[in-house]
Amino acid sequence: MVKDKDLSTEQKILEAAKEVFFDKGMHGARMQDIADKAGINKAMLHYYFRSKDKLFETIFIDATNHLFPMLSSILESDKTVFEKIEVLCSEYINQVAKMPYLPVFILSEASRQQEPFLKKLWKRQKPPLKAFTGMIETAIKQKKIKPVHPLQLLMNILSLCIFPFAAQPILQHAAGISKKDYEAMIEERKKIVPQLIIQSIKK
Amino acid sequence: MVKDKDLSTEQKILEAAKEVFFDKGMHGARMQDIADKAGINKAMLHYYFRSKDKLFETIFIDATNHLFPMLSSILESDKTVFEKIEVLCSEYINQVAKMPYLPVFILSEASRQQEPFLKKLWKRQKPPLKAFTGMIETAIKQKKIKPVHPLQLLMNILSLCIFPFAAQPILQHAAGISKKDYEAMIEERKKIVPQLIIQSIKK
DNA sequence: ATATTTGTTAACCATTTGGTTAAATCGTAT
DNA sequence: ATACGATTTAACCAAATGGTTAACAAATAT
Repeated sequence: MVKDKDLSTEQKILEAAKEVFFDKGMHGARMQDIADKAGINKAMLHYYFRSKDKLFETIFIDATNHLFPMLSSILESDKTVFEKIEVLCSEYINQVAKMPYLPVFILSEASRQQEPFLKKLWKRQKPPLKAFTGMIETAIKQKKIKPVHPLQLLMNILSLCIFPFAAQPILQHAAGISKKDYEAMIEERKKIVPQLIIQSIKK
Repeated sequence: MVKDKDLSTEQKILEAAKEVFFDKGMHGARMQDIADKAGINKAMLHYYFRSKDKLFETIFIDATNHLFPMLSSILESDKTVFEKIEVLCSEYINQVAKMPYLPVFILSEASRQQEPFLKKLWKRQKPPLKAFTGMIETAIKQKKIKPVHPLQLLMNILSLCIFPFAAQPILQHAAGISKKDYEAMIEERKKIVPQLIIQSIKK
């Protein structure tokens, strides 16, 4: 009665599913493709995960799980606002760089499925939005930074951190540069973005 | 032999197709849905436009057509770098605001179809990228602005202008604000973004 | 009026897709 | 060996989808 099932098949499915889902999106992904990529029979997908939806949810939750807690822990740390923002930006870019397909995926699913997807997205944990706006508002009151609209600031940070990943295929193609070079540019942005943001709120 | 065909049916198809394509994406869109929304028989879609691909291309080209020429004309105008950037940002936001579904759509299709889509995308006209980087490099040589990586600067501009539209469903939901309020924020960004960008390159 | 082109429809088709099933195979405890 | 549960497979199914066809209606030309 040991539950120590051999993970290899289940694991193969999960990895194949991750690739296909993030590449083709929830709708574009084909169960057959996942099965092929995992080197197993299509029926196995339904044996281990009841349906396409369930499989998708498993994949997605796993990929997203780390992000919010990381952001929260940074916001709750005992650093200055500037230090927090610096770490926030660079670490956010860092994490997304590990799964560069996620931004486009989330943006398009959220835009397509709206409510149902967003409900899934925040089900487990909400983004530490209050923590962020709170931090900014406090810093403004303490006159440590210029008075800015916290949401606009957040929008700036997210835009500068996330968009380059979402637009990678287009920009790389338009600028005619290699994947390596593009990744180097993103690496550089771990410094550029915090500078830009901090400069915009520094008194 | 007058080519003055009654546009009503064709027009109905185009408008329905635009809605459905931009809402569901190229793959998610169903020909039947387009036909229903247009209030005509499905076969008419193939009568007027040979295939789903052709119909899609028509829609897409029409939606994109204005953008690049507008950017080019701004870049070629005889304003200062700062003025150009200011107009560039605000006008870009302005244009995208008229079709807020476009960013997610382009990002996801480019990420999904890669080559085929990008080929279609630049077929008619290439983005005035050289004009932009040229302008920046010149300004740097003339010591009018700080030395910056032109592509990084462009990435910043595009991020700040486009991302808020792509992330609207998520951010609006997360921040718990109304569509009206969100649109007001974007309106405000026509000033915020140029300020932020110009501040980052001003000596 | 009548022929001919243009526009429109319902029914149909081949293919694809997520999902099911029943039989087979494998591991293992008895 | 053999029984038994977990795992795996091939064949199958119903629904959906892009696309076609043939017949029908409306407009236009002769």
